[in-house]
Amino acid sequence: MQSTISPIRPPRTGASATISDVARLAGVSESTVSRVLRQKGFSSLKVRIRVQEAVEALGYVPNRVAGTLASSGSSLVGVVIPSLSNIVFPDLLRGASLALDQAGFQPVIGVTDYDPAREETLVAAMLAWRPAGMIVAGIDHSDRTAAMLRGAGVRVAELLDIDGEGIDIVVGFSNLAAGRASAELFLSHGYRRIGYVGHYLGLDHRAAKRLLGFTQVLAEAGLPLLASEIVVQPSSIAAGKEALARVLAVDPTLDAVYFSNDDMAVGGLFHCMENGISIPSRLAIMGYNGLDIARLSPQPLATILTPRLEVGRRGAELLFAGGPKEVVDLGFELIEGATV
Amino acid sequence: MQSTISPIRPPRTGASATISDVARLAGVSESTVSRVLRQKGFSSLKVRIRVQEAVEALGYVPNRVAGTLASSGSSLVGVVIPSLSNIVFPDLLRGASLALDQAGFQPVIGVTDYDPAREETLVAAMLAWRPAGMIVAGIDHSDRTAAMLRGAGVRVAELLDIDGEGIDIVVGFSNLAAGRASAELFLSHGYRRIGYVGHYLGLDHRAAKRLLGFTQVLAEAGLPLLASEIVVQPSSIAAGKEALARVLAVDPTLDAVYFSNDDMAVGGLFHCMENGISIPSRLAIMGYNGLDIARLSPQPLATILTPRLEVGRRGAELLFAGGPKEVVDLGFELIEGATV
DNA sequence: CTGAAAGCGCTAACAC
DNA sequence: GTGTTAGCGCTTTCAG
Repeated sequence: MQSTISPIRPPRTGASATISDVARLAGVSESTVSRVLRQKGFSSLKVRIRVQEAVEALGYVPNRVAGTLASSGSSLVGVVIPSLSNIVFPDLLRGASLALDQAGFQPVIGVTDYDPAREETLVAAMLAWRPAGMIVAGIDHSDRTAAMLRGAGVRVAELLDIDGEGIDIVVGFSNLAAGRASAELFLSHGYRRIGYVGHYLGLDHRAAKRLLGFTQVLAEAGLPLLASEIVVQPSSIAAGKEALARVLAVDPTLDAVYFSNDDMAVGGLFHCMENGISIPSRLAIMGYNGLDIARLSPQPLATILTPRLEVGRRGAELLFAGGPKEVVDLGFELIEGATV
Repeated sequence: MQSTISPIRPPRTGASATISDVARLAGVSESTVSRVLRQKGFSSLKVRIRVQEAVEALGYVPNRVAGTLASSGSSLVGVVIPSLSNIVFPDLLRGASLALDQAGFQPVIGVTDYDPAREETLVAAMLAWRPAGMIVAGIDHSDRTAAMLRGAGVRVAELLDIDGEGIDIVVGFSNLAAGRASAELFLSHGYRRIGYVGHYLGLDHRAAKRLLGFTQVLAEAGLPLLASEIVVQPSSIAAGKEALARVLAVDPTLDAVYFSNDDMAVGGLFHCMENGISIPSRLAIMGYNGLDIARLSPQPLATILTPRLEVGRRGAELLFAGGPKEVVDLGFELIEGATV
């Protein structure tokens, strides 16, 4: 049987239905459909039902691109982070994601790999979507990135670091203080021959600030950093393992080693276990991040627990709270564990 | 000094410069600016330079919302994953992200928390942006989600699971086979009194498929699963620790335990270390995922390494390769470790 | 090689 | 309450 010719133009195949298709089917105007759908203004029950039916029938999904352009109010939020391999950033993203989608926003994410040039590119690309806000990790950016962020005309949240000058909203904790606290822990336990094992810091400003705080305290106590080993790779268990071996080869008399983070420190822990180096009697070690693996291991690692999820959440919340430029210090928690 | 009145209308403050501001400043038409910026068609060097200067001067950033609407070609790709806490998904996202931004696309991400209803909502929300493609984890979706995905008019990549019928592009490996391989490993080592420790599987279809494959092999060998402990929380080291304790309390005669993933298994490993249960002589354990922590520990965990990064990358690549609907099995690697 | 004009799909005044 | 009319900022024919 041949299909009858419908008096109503069917939506073009391939493309999705538009508001005008819905309006035609429901026998009302586009603006009425728009109102019903956004429950703005009032519409009669009858019309509302007819519109809903048409929407269902056509499988209509409003086009947010058009909506955004018309209303100049996007629901996109740009999120720029340096990495996804380090659980810190997925945690941050998760916190942000929770707050964002509670408020009806969607994160567009970009990963810089700690490369300032990529950060610039990504920020520019996100800004092109005229997002409702921007979330970035850290407060150290290239001049151009900072300028773009400043001139974007939207709120910006910089997360995870409060040591320095922020653009707008800053939520995090002091990495400098974390480094200092770590050194103080070592010193209070009587360690004096101290070394450092880290990943490449040139671009990881937060790890660099921790090391700075750490060495400051040592210096104040008249102690040098006796040896340090920096791997060029990103932080990882494997890297920590190898690097600890190397630093101990350079100076076998070390009695404590500070690691750039828990991944590296867990690697160090494994190295010691495999080589019969007893912790902490022969060597004390300390990490940073407060990862589960570090805290729940049979010999819990000394570390610093950071409120990453909360930082992400608060950052995202403040973006739309309408408050003033501010710095929120969420602090961190020193965990002694059993390795110092 | 008072500023002179410029013959050129400055861009409205607050709002960012538009293409028409650039056109006016450069003394050309909007379409010329558009061409120059997208290097489409040809334009004289002179004009190109003038446009570039105007762009710089105004700090003009093209509005992609408008661009997308006009050209009906978005550079957004929707990515829907169940979680960010389990490193598997950040890895997947990283792989996808690599491929996407090499091709000039940007991921908009949504996290479902393993909730099918949230998945529906998120898919609908992403589709509203008329993305260039969709990436979702798994091939098990609610009917409505599947229908939306099918009707979206864009390529869809379903990742991490190939056991079942996909919508379009499917990239992953067989979780069923992974479960079978695990059981076979236990059996080949002579273990017969086997238990299971997992997180809540109702919504984690991939973990459920692994368990199914695992028990199939046991059944084929005429063996029952002697005891199993399911925690209601998401998988974690802490959960694995507690759950192993419970399952051993229920049946102290178990000689091998299969875990739903490495997080749980590492918890189990810790429980054994803390309670003097020697592995594998007293108890064999096996996880899944091939996490660094599991593979690099002094006693490497038996596990299955999955090519998560590669799955993400291939999935994203195939989205725009223009090929036919297909299923790509990237396989997995069984790692015996030292716990069986 | 460049400009003019017509939208993309939707929202937002403003009338009716 | 509901329809009409202009755009939002850009791309894209189509002329010139």
